[in-house]
Amino acid sequence: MPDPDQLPPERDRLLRKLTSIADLSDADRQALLGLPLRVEALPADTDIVRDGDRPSESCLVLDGFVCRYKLLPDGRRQIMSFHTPGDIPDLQSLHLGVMDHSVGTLVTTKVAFIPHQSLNDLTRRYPGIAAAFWRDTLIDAAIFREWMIGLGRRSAYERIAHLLCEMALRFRAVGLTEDHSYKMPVTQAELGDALGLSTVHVNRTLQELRGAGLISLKGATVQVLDWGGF
Amino acid sequence: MPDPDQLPPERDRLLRKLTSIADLSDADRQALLGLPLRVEALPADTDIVRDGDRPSESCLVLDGFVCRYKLLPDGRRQIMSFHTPGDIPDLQSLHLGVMDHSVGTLVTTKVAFIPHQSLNDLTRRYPGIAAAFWRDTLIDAAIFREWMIGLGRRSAYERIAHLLCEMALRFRAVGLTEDHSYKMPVTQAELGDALGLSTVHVNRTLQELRGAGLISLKGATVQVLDWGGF
DNA sequence: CGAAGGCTTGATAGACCTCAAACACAGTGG
DNA sequence: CCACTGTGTTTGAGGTCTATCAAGCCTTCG
Repeated sequence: MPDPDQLPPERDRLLRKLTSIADLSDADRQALLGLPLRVEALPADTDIVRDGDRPSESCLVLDGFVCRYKLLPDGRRQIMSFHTPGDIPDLQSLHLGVMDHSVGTLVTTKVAFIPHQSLNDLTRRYPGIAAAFWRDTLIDAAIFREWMIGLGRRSAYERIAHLLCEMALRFRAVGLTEDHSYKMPVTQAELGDALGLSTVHVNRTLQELRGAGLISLKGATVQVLDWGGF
Repeated sequence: MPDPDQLPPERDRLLRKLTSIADLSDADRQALLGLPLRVEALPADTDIVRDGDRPSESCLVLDGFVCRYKLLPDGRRQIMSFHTPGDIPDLQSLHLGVMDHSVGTLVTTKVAFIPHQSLNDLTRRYPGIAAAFWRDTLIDAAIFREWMIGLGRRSAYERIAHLLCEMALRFRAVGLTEDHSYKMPVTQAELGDALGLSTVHVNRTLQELRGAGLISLKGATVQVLDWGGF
């Protein structure tokens, strides 16, 4: 069994992520370690894949912060999800040829590209890995549903509170928090695009949350003060 | 190779659905036909699975119309998806033990329950079936994303127009349309719950669409008159 | 230091919601 | 056969939430 501490970090990410969501056999792990990776560093606000593309590889986030989004013809934008290191945001392109949305970086980000063919071989030979990937897309869909209820049925105030808590939890899971606070890697405009709100309204609601004592904002650093208060 | 015309209809549904989204081998098909089904007829507005349940079987829709939805503590409701015959709306419970939402009927509906154990055996033994199921959840997630952009970034007018078109296409796919019109199986209140709107506003917007000559409504029958006009 | 991007503020407008009541229609029971 | 009931649809009035437009301000960075 491979010792995580001896792995190059780009190998470690995927392994950690998948073992966190499914049981993998030793053979599964070995197979994952053999995957060919092409590592690339990307500046902020760069598209990794675009709506309509037919990629031949999928990208694993190694470091940084990435989102999936869709654009309306007139420029309106909806961000559908955020992704932290270990995620493969466009894994779906393996089975669904054409992208129905774009994937882009929000900050400087390091990604590893994995050829579809290698991934396909893997899933055919290792049912455990196929199951893990399937499970991952099921979790993905569950998060989409959670966002849907926010977009459809929650007020701006509730939506923002929710998202700030979600991000706090996710950053804690990846070890990026420091005494219950974290650096928000997205602008208020991007928050608005994720929550279906205008930038102005995001700003005002953020002030309301601060005023109510639920959060504190120092620069880009967010601290959730009251986890029950909404 | 089994001839679809000789199958009992409840067997046929699933086979048709899966072959429409993936390539299945003859062995795959045979295996699917061996699945144990427990058929049940349900009246309208009945929950099949509830948020928080840990089902031990999944349900295949044979006839009727079903939706997935989530409830907020104060009663606000968001419908996340509609499902036509051939769909397995709670397939996810196979891998994600606890339901994060409910599944309920909108009209009188016939469903078939399939034990998780049988489904698990199948996916372990037939990678083609596992792939088909995975692909199905990927399509599911893509539809969620499409709805998200509606909820987040489209006006009530656009949302309703979009949904009516989507339903027209889906009913045509299942052969339930008659000269470009179909019987809408949902109330205006349910439409509102799916689109994040109030019943009253759905009603007024529907009138607007009719006034603009885009659709016609006779009772529960909807006809899309102008496919480009929005 | 200047420029650029992000944040903040004010004023105004519009989309959408809530409440409340009337209406239409189908199914039920006397 | 006809009131009766229940569910779904329609209308009106008023209010709230959120968007838009247009500045000004603050940081960061070359």
